Formats: sequence, structure tokens, C-alpha cells
Amino acid sequence: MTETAANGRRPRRRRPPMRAGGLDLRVTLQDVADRAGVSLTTASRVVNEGARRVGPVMTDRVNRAVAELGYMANLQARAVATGHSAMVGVTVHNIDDPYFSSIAAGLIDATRTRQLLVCISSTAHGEAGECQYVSLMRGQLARAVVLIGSRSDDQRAREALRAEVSAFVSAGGRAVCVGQDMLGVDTIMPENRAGAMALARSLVALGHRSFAVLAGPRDVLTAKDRTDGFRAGLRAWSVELNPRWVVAGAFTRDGGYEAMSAVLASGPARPDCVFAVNDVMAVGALARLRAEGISVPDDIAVAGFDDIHTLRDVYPPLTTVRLPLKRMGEMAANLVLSEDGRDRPRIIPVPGEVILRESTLPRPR
Amino acid sequence: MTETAANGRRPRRRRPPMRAGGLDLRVTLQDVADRAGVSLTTASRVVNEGARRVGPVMTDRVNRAVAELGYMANLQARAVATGHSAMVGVTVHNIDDPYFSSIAAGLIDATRTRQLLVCISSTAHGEAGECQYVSLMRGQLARAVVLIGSRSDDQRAREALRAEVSAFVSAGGRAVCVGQDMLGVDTIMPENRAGAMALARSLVALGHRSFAVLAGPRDVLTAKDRTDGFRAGLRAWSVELNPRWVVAGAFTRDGGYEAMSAVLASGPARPDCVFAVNDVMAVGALARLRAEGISVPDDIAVAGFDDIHTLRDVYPPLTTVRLPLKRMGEMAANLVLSEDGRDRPRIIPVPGEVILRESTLPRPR
DNA sequence: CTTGTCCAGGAAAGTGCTTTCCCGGGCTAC
DNA sequence: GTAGCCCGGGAAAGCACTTTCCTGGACAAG
Repeated sequence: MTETAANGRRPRRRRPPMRAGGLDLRVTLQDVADRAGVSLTTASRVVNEGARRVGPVMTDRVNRAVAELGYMANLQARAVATGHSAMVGVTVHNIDDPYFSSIAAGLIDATRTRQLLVCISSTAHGEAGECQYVSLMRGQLARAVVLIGSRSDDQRAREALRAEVSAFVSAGGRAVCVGQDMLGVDTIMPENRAGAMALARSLVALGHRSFAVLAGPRDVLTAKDRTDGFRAGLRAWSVELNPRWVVAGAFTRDGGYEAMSAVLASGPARPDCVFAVNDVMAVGALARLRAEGISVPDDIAVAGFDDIHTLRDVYPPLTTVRLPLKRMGEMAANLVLSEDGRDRPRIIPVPGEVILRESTLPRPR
Repeated sequence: MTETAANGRRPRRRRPPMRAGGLDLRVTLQDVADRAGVSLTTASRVVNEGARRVGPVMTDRVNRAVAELGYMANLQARAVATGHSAMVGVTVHNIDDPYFSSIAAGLIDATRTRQLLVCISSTAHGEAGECQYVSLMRGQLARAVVLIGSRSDDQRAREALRAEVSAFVSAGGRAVCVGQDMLGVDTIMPENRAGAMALARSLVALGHRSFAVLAGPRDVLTAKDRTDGFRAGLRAWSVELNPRWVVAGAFTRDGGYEAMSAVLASGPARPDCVFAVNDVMAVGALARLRAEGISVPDDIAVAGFDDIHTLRDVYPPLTTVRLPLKRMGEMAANLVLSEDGRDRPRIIPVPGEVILRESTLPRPR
């Protein structure tokens, strides 16, 4: 009681920018302790419900003070003291793209019950942005970082990212990638190549013989893998792909629209079937064909990749390769949460499933 | 030099859970200072490029040490020291819904250059989840919190959220809402009511006389506002809405599908036109009508709301009310970043624009 | 009655950073 | 030549927590 009285409250801290007029009522654990008439230590122990037990009287007093003051622990300070936080950093290339938002949704869902704080950054393609974000997460003492999206074929950028990720891991974090296995960390790996290959086989089986590919961005490995897989699948049936009909384009609806335009402009001949390396592009292609008055699937068939949920109702229904996107997000979350204990990264392949719909009806020959 | 030698490096800190085998190489500012042979203070000043100038020699030495050691500041510690962080918390109801991911994309975009760290939580409807998240953000000393999505008509929940937000603001944060103005904070307010009203007028002008409304979830104010606005718009033309044809349903494709089913099942009569309170539901309705062999727009016209970008290519193209979703995200970011200095919250109404497309061709009478 | 063992509570030392305050040297002004 | 003044550098005091270590009392065992 003697000391306690002398232990005057520290003066309100300097709070630098201090919003105009907004009185600052940040309440600290010390405030709680004071109000409850206990030591800071005891207050901390009650709040943390940790190993150390506290008597029921004190516990009660502290809890009451917490409620009365509306106390919320300063999580940053806690992170500094303990050396780790509950944050999980996530990067996607474009959150507005349903491919990414589906995966993110799965991840967030799986994470909800686990008391983790998910931070999403939309890095608009490019390893540079991801690099920066991983570094930021290192600064946040993030528990993990999840890099969602295709790797690029830019070797230098990839090395830089690899180094950054490795620094993050050395600092005690965990890293997971959804895409290609190029970072030396746990990876959820959609089987783009095999999926596209299977799709090619199915399309040939339906009677299609000449193909165009709307191949996505040149430097994106996912696009490359799907294109290559498709070509390989055709080749297995001795069907060759006309290089003039393999045209690049952005991974967007408009990218698909323009790539389709390029195919149509390439000459009077037309392919039996167009494979767009993702559904979003396929929708753009459909729009372009409709604008031209070309009937799908009667004149030209169209197939996509991903089986995006929100696109399941375009007309005609799109043949595609289904990837369990939400599930992939959950799998990523599980990788983040499970201790590995093993020395080598886990690679989890995710097969795609060919879904034939009306956009590629059988072609009578 | 005398002191420096004695100033032995602190022993490596206790690092509690310590991943198996993962050697912990967290490098601190002290390490940098030691390596550069300068004081902690100087190192800090160099790293922060703050007001205080440091001589070129020291600056250089520190920068070199930073590079060599791969130093990344512990942002949590910085936040503790300064009393604020660069974090912005964002809640959406469902990140997988294009409505939300578009707004989020706009927000993230606008935020990229500003050195802010965006944390997104998907709170799956419900003020309770938002409450919890705002509290979490208070613990993170977040600079701001952005609540994206409709308020519900649950008064108690709303009060709780309001209290939590107010605690957040008292602690020096800023709050922005995208939805209804019910929280007493800066708000981006889509004019749902007016938009639906205008849509109703346009549809009547096209010759439609009997309407069904797929009205969304009962407790969601956005759904309610749109329904009410639509009803009011009809009434202005002396058209009444048959209550049996106002059916609730989830804000999803499947919700729209089922609500449409309910309308069809309600009797032999059919409405001229169906208004789904958002595009996603409208797409579900289209699917249901197609399944029934009912032609849109010849037999029944369909209209939605939002003008979701990825849905712009459904067939037939959907009449809707366009909301500038990405722009709304940017506006929210701007509200977050601009100091207000005013005493009362800013409310920014966002008008919707009626877009007539083929799903509601004029009906000859 | 003494000794040893828990046990709840508190003081204090940490966590990595910022920022205030102090100090000594070089400069200019008179 | 000296008084006054910046100016770059460092020591130390925060910031809001956690956790170790200590302490005094209650209790059981001998």
C-alpha cells in the first residue's frame, strides 16, 4: 500500500500526430492493473490465461477491470515481447480475379477458427511486389507467408524472391506457395500441364482437329504450362498446333477478347476449337465470337481452364478443367498450420478434372 | 572504444516455440549498429531517414551494414515505440463475391503507393464478426478500419459494433464504412434505393407491368433498400408489387436460382419481369429460367443490380444498375487517408446508373 | 515446534525500437 | 581571443507488453 500510492500513473504518453480533437483513450494493461489494484504481472497473467495460475479473487478483479475499461491488449507489444505474432501474409496477383479470390476465400475460411490474422496484398503480377511483401512480413514477425499465383519465367526475379523467402524462413516463419514449385518451400501445385493435356485429348476425341490457343501472358509459367500441356496432348494424337494460332494475351476477359480477335484476323481459315488458358479469357473469346456472329459451339468450340464458379452460368456453358480452388486455399492454410518437422518441402499436386459442357459439343466429321 | 568492448552482445534471446531445426537468424538494429560501429541511436536515425541528419560517413557505414546483414526493421517494435502502425483493416462479407472483391481491389490499388499494409478479413455476414475484427484492429494499433458491406437490421448487433468502432476511434484510429450510414463514421453510401427506383421506372417505361423481386436476405439492409426502392419506383407509376412475388433468398447464384424457383412455383401466372437485387442472384435466376425452357427476355425479362464486371458476358446481357465498385474502394481509401478535421462524419453518396441491356428488351403491349 | 514445500503475488529484467536530452567540437561573429 | 551557436553523435528513458526470479505466507510432514 505504501509503494502503490507513490506509484503514480505515468503521464499520458506523447502521441505524435494525434488526430485533431480526437481525445486519445488508449487503455493499457497498467490501467487495468491500477484499477484492479493488482500488479502489472498479475494483470498480464489473467489476461493471457497462461500456464501460471492466479487466485480467483484477483482474477475476478482483473476481469472486471478489463470489461469496465474496454481493454484490448496491444498486440504489437505482445509480439515484440514474445517474438512472434498471429499474422499470416498472403499475396495474390489480383484479388479481383475470381481465381485468386476463390483460393483466398478458402484460405480465410480455414483460418477463421485458428485465431490468425490474414493480411492480403494484391501484387498485380510480378515477383518484385511479392519480394517486397515478404520482406514486410518478416518485419511483422509474421507466422507465415502464402504466395498465391503463378511464378514467372524471369530467373533473376525468382532468385531475388527465393532469397527473400529464405530470409523469412530463417527468421522463424513458414512459407507456402500455391503455383509452381520453384521457391523451395511447401507448395500446392495445380497440375496445369496434365490438365491441359487431358483436355486436349478429350477435345480431339470429340472430333476437333484444328485448334487455336489463347495462351495468356508470355512470362507467366501457368500460362506456359497449360499451353505446353495442351500442345503435348494434341501431339499424342498426332495433331499439330499451328503457331500462328497460338496468341498471347492478358489473363483477363479483355485479354481473351483481343487474343480471339487476333486469331480471327490471322486469315480466312478458322480453327475447329479455341482453348483459352483460363476461363476468364474464354469468356472474352465467347464475347468476341458472338460479336462476329460466329456460333459457339456450332462454328467454333471454346474451352477454358479453372472452372470458375461465377462463370458457370455463361452461355453456352463452358468446357473447362476444374481446379478445386477453394480447397486449394484450405490446403495452403493446412500447410501453414501444420508443423512439418521434415527437412524437405512438401509438394502437393492438385489434379484438374476435365468438364465437358456445351461449348464443345461433339463435332461430326 | 573502452565501453564498446565491454558492451558484449546480449545473448541470443529466448525464442519460445522455435521451429525444429530452423536456425533463427533474426537480425536486429543493434546488430546493425554493432557491425557499423555506431550507436543504436545513429543506426535508427539512418534507417528512418527522419528529421535528424546524420553525417555521410556514418550513414554510409550503416547502410552497408544493413545490406550485408539483410536487416529488416521489426515493425511491431516500431509500432510500439511510435504508437501507431501502417496497418489498415478491411472487412468484407465474402471475399469470393465479386461485389466485395471489386471494392477490395480498388481499395488495395489506391493503397499500394501509400505504404499501407492492408489486412482483409472475410466476416461471412454478421456484425459479430466485424465487431471482433475491429477490436483486433484496435489491438494492432491499426491506422484505420474499413467495413465493407451492408449493415443488418439487427439493432443490438449494430449497437455493439457501433460501440466497438467508437472505442477504435477513441484509440486514435479512423473508421470508414462502405454501405449504409449507421455507424456514425465516414461512409461511402451507394444509393441503393434511388437506383432501384430508377430501374423500376425504366422497366415500366419498357412496357413491363407485373414484377417479381428476388429480394435477398431478409435482414440485410442493402437488400431491403433495393426492394423498397423498387417498390416505390413502381408505385410512382401506379404499379403494385404482388407480395407473393417478393421472395427472399441468399445473396448468391444459388439463392437466386431458388428464389426464382419459388416464384415459378407460386402459381400458373408469371411476371413480365424479374428484378434480382443483385447480379449474382440474377444469374441464378437466368439459369433457373433456362432450365425451365423459359426464354429471356421474350417470356420473362430479368434485371439485376451492381453491374459486376465478370458477369458482363452472361447471355442475355443483363440489365442492371451500375455501381462503380472499384471506384468506391478508392474512395474509401481516400477517406482513410485524408485527415478530416471536421466534427461530423462525411457521407459520400454514390449514385447508381441504370444500364439497359438485352435481358429486358422493350415489351410490346 | 521446526523444517520443507507449495503457491500466489510482485519487482524487475527483458523485447526491439524511437526520441529526448546531453555533450563536445568546430564554426562564425564581434 | 572569446562568446555563442549549430551539428553530429551517443546515453538513456521511454513504449506496452511477457517472463524470470524472488519473497512471504500457508500448510503438511517430521
